[in-house]
Amino acid sequence: MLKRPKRSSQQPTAERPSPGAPAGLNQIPLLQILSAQDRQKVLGEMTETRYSKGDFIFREGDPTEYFHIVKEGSVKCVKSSLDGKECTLKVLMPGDLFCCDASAFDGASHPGTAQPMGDVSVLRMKKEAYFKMLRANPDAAMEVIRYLGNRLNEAQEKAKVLALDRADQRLASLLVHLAERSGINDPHGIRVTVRLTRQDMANMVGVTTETAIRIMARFKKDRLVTGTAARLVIRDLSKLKLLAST
Amino acid sequence: MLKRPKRSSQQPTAERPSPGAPAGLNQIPLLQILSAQDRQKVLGEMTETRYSKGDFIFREGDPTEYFHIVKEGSVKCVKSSLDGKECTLKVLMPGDLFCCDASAFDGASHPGTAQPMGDVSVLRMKKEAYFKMLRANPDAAMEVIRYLGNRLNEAQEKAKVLALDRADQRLASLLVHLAERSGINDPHGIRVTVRLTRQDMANMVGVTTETAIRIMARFKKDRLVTGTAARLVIRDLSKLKLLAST
DNA sequence: TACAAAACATGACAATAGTCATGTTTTGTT
DNA sequence: AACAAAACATGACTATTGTCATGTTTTGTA
Repeated sequence: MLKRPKRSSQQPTAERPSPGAPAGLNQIPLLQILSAQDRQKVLGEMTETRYSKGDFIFREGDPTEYFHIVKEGSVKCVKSSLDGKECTLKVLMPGDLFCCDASAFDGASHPGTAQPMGDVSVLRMKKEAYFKMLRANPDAAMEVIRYLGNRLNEAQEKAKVLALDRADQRLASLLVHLAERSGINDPHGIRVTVRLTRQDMANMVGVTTETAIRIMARFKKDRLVTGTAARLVIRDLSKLKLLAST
Repeated sequence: MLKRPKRSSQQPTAERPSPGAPAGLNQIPLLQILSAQDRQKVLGEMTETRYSKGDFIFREGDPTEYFHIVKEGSVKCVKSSLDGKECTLKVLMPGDLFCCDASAFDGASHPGTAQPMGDVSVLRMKKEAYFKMLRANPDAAMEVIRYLGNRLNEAQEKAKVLALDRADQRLASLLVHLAERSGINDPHGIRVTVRLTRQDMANMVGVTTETAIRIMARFKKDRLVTGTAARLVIRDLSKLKLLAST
């Protein structure tokens, strides 16, 4: 599932290297699609910014000026209600686009907040330049359409789970997704590389932290998972899948 | 909010008229964007099909061969769980696109079912022709990107409501949306033109039919709404908005 | 108009998940 | 290593929603 591009052993420390073809950029499908010279041009219009835990990339309500791509690390998209409850809509990984969406078209503002989960690096581009690039590159536009379509399907699948499933089923769904999207092999099963506390998980599936803790404890007792945020391992993916789709 | 195009009093009975510029098509932004001759060409590649209640436009799991546009009537997008529970993800109205999404790209199948709510008319186009059209028309591609972005925002907002709100708040949200998207003025408030039973509403907000009935009864007692499916009228939109965003 | 089917309604009870309170363990600093 | 902060854990109780059962009203159609 995970393709890992071969890479020389040099470290990806480049802060913003001479805008050539630095490491890490080949994880971004949208850029791969462009011709070498268009890619060069686009990279010239993009700025790389680093964030760490506690920062905000943007907040709900901020004006939408930029188009973004995750280069390194994970970013969470969050919405909050007036009484302080939060829900995490999506965890973006390297290569994910954000604000490619329509809120960026008219003068609208961001419908949610984007927060780094740990150290991240994000590429940004003025939305005017982004639109211009899309108009000039039908392949890039098609890629964005494909990407947005996938995101839409994903969001609708998530809505279905929230609408129909019990808390334990939702958590099982989440774990299955995590295993597929950010899992690596581990002697005891599949290790989830994104670091998520029980509270994070709770916010992702629309339950309280206590409920997430209780259910995860049950999963642990039933040998479906082990460990917590720092080292979460899925031990029985098929049973989780079964529970998720019951 | 609703623009109603002037139209001569002739009835829109045309089954598939000589592919000129028949009535109704000017409600479809995507087609309006094309040049007259491109539009002509696209219309030549599209087929109009009529469906009525009980039909399926396509079912979850069917292969994705076509791109669709709603021309007349309302279409609901539904997903079901294995144990027969259903959830309605979205009600499509004239001008709405569907299957413009990525499931149509690779060989994937439809992630949900599309069912007419009453008599509808749908335009269809082979997806190859659709992709070709998008490649040739940057404006059309941008419109699809804008449209998909809006759909994504909408789906995420829906997920948030499902994750954080109580049943009465979800129903209030639904009623507010209905008033905005399909409401017309009425002596007693805003009449919702889409015909929705309590069961339909329940499926749209992820609660049981009984819960929807009880809450709607409470709303009626509190003079927030009157009537049922055939003639649902929102009497106090601001109170509903307040409840939805509490 | 008559009649069946669908929609609406309501009560009693059960299951699920939330709330609040308190305590332990883990983690990440100085 | 020491410490504070965060994360994890668990019990007792409550609120919300689901389930099942039964009955009435509305709607569509022969």
